[in-house]
Amino acid sequence: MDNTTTQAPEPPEGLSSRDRILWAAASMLGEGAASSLSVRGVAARARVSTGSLRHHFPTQRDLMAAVLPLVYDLVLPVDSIKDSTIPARERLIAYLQNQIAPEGADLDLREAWLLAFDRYARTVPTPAVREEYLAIEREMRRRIEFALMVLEDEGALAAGETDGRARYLATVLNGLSVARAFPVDETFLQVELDVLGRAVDSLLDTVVAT
Amino acid sequence: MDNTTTQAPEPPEGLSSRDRILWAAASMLGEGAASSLSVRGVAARARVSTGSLRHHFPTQRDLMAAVLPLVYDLVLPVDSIKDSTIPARERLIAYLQNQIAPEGADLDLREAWLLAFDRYARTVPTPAVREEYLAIEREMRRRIEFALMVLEDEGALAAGETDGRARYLATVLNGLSVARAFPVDETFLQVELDVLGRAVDSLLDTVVAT
DNA sequence: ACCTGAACACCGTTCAAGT
DNA sequence: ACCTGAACACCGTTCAAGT
Repeated sequence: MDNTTTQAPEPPEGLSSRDRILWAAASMLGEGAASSLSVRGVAARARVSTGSLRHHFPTQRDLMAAVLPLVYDLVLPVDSIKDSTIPARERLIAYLQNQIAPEGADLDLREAWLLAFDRYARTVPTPAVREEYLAIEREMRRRIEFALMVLEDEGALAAGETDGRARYLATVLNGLSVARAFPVDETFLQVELDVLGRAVDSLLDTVVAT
Repeated sequence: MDNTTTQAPEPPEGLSSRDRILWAAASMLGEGAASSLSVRGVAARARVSTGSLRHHFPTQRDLMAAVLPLVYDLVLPVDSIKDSTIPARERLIAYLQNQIAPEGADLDLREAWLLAFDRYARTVPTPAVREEYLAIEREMRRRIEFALMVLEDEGALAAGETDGRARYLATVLNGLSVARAFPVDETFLQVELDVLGRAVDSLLDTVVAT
């Protein structure tokens, strides 16, 4: 392929090398599927050498780990479930996505799942450890139930079956979360939003059906 | 890396080039972790040239698409979805449940997830290993899509969006499957069926809404 | 510390040339 | 039709060398 003369956007002035790299990577991710994040591609757009890129981000995974939160924060509002200026559907989607990958904590989901496996699944857990895990699971459901009840109080969601609904959403979140610990293709951001949308719609549709 | 003298197994006698290639690819997949499917690696084990490999399988994706069904069908039959004596809803639920935990194979989901993590998520995957994982994911979606299309042909399911629906169901299955690797409470079987039921209903309801 | 760019060991794909 | 193997255009990572 001949990429020599494809006019690449220039990085904003006054940015550090590191920030130019992040800017370049983020802008390339934003352009979607076609352009994946290659070392040379990002380095060229950032106007730095591959060596400089590697100095700041020792592996491509490190680069992705630094860029993804930036991209997500652009796309997903921080808003709590109570911000009723946002339509219930979008609000619940954003809230659930935030449950998958909390913004503040810079935790790597891969890392998190590995730790969880080592602690709760690698060996037969003692009753105490088992309880600990079930408690964490309950807490996750509790957070989902909280969101559902806020929407119920608003009248955006038909009442009832909170427990079943929360368990259902928790399963979907679990599926999305564990998928992120594994390799993803270029479309995973859209896919994730589509899946969350379907899950949320399957609850909200009940309102219409009433 | 020095692979020159690692004694590779020889292909069975009397196989065509194409079948030697499939045999080589399947045996390398079976060996798991260390050896991923590279053009040169498969060609060498099959005792053919890269050009011959490309003649039979124009892309690596084509090769994976040909090999994976062979490997999976050893363990996981796909026919149960066609048994139209069972109502579509229950049939799809059973089919999906069987995708989570195949009956014949006595595979432990905890074990399976641990292996998957070690292979695809514990360390930074090479691009080849990454491709391998994505191909396995595609094969799982292909099996779900197959079931959806059977039901569409029957008229039990409104046509359309097969890809999105399959990705959605795959996420739910992923969530249920990974949950089984962790401690479960006493109600998990009912919860699992309820979750599957909700997922399936969210698709079948579309028929009613038409 | 930050940066450069060549070099290394891989990829998947293409293709002229053989049988 | 089937097959060969070189060549092409990539990849991510390493590293001696500069500032």
